[in-house]
Amino acid sequence: MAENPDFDLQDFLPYLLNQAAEASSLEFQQLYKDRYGMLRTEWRVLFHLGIYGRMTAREICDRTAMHKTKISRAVQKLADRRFLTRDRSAEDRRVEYLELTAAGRAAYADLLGVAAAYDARLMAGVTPEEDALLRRLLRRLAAMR
Amino acid sequence: MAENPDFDLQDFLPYLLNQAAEASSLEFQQLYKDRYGMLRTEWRVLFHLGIYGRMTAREICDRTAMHKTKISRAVQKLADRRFLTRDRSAEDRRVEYLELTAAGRAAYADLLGVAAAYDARLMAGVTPEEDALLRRLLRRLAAMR
DNA sequence: AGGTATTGGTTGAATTTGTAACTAACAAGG
DNA sequence: CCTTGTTAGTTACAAATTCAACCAATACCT
Repeated sequence: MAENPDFDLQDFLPYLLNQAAEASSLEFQQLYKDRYGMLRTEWRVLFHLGIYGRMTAREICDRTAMHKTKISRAVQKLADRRFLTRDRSAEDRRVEYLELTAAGRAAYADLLGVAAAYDARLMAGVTPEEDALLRRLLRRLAAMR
Repeated sequence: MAENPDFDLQDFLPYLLNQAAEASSLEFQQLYKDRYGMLRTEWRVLFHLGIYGRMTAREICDRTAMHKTKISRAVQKLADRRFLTRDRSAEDRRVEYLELTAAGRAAYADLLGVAAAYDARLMAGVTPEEDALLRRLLRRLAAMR
């Protein structure tokens, strides 16, 4: 039935990466959606603030390569739910420092464990060397933009 | 500044996979968007039909794990542009066989070369063994859904 | 045969995302 | 100061995606 057995779509990297990313993201998403009703973008902002501490929307933007409108909206929602506070800088009144509240930190701490466990589960049965290589290559691909 | 140096978000698999997938997909998308004004979903349908030959929307749905509405709309657009024909089955009048037209096959053939070249470029400088391992692990992750 | 469930596929409304234009604050040059 | 340019962040509008309901054809069950 295959008209072109030379090229396997299942092996084409952009496609394959998308399949893998979708599969893991959707499954993982379920975990934080169920607990906190969060969206992917919100989860990302939460984790950025949780891991790296107080920072501005622009910094998150640079690190994640997400569009600034997405971040703006995620920040709004997280602020509405009292997961973070916005603190306008005195030196430069355009910038706003974002910081997790106690509730935000609690959610982050909870989800941190969930994330680590999920990650470990994904790589169960893979040798540490293979695991390291996978992440190295993925980082390389991610940096190619 | 890091509050939690233990957990590196850049190394968290679902996140990392998304970054890599986004980076490569966006770049590659440019190539078929420029030439044929296609969307990601349309490109996928085109390639499925190009590689595997005549099949139904449901079969594409099963293979890609895309939502059926997405496929339905992509098929519509491709049909509008005369890239494929819809052929209702005589045995079961619910199903419709999709098949590329000459124009569709031409576009596919063109993009096939582009895709192969792009894939090779992504993996330039990676050893064949590493390349094979990467794809094997990605397939495993993609199959986890 | 007749009722109910299932399947292939489409459609419409609600969410979400992307694009572009915008405000407000600062910076630099004259 | 005053124009011009840039930057942080928001908002409005368009495009895309998701979700639910839907139609029509078939399968299943009694």
